[in-house]
Amino acid sequence: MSTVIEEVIPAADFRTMHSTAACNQSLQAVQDALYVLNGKWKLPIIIALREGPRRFRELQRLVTGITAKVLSKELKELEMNEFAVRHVYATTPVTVEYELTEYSHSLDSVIEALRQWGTQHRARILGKDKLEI
Amino acid sequence: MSTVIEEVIPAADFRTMHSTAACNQSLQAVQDALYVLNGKWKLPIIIALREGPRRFRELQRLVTGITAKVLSKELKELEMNEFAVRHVYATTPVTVEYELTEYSHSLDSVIEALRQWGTQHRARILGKDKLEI
DNA sequence: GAAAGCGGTATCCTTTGGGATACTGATAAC
DNA sequence: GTTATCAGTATCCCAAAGGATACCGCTTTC
Repeated sequence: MSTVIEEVIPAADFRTMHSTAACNQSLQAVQDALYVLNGKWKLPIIIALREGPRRFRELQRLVTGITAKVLSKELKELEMNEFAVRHVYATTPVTVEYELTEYSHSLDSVIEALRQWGTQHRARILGKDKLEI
Repeated sequence: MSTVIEEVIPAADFRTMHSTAACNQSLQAVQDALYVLNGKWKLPIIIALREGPRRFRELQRLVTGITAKVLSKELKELEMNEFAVRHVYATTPVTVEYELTEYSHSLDSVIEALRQWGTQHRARILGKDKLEI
């Protein structure tokens, strides 16, 4: 992510871009995006948090199958990317809450595109499965 | 991917969906989509193929750094997902060409969303870097 | 006083993705 | 006759991701 961008090219439709530099730059952007959503748990956690702030153990129950260790690691990464904030309340014992940030909603269009494509792709595959029996 | 979908729910805006079943279904769709784009090489290969059909060795030269083993594996996966087709021509020695399918273009909107988000995210991070010096 | 819940951390282990290298049999180029 | 190219495959190896389990100090509930 700290790579220098040598040549800045105005935004253009992906389909029409074929210069090497433009392609590389697009590729880099797409890979940046995939990188932050990568792994088995980022999306499940983000989606669980969409309904409101959650405490650590609450999240672990909502995101079925995740271990405390992994949840902890993922939450740190979400914090680093500024998708979530961690609130500590001085109760005894302390209460810790995780909440999505405003910035996390910049992902909405990405997630929506993924959702739409994934939905039709699944339908397509299920359709083929039927024909293949 | 062969999981049965129990409850079918009409498409709805991602932000407004909060029933458990709807969320799970969305999550599944998003994960399906991420799954097919996953790994270090899927996108570089797809992007290389956008400019036209390529032979195996040609691809290996275009996608810098990929080994034959990995390229071979990735191409098989692209074929399985019907993003690419493999054409074998009976020359001596045989000529093998890989070509994107029509269906691969259904990914365009996904890739475009990822590209746009990735671009602004990178700009955001580079901006922060400056402030932090 | 024992058990369970809180928010994690530490340690060990397995699985997966991917890199490095070597090799194939046929053909074309030097 | 040697070398390079084609489209891969086979084998070995390494690092990262993630699962399993145990544990921490603290507090509430039974």
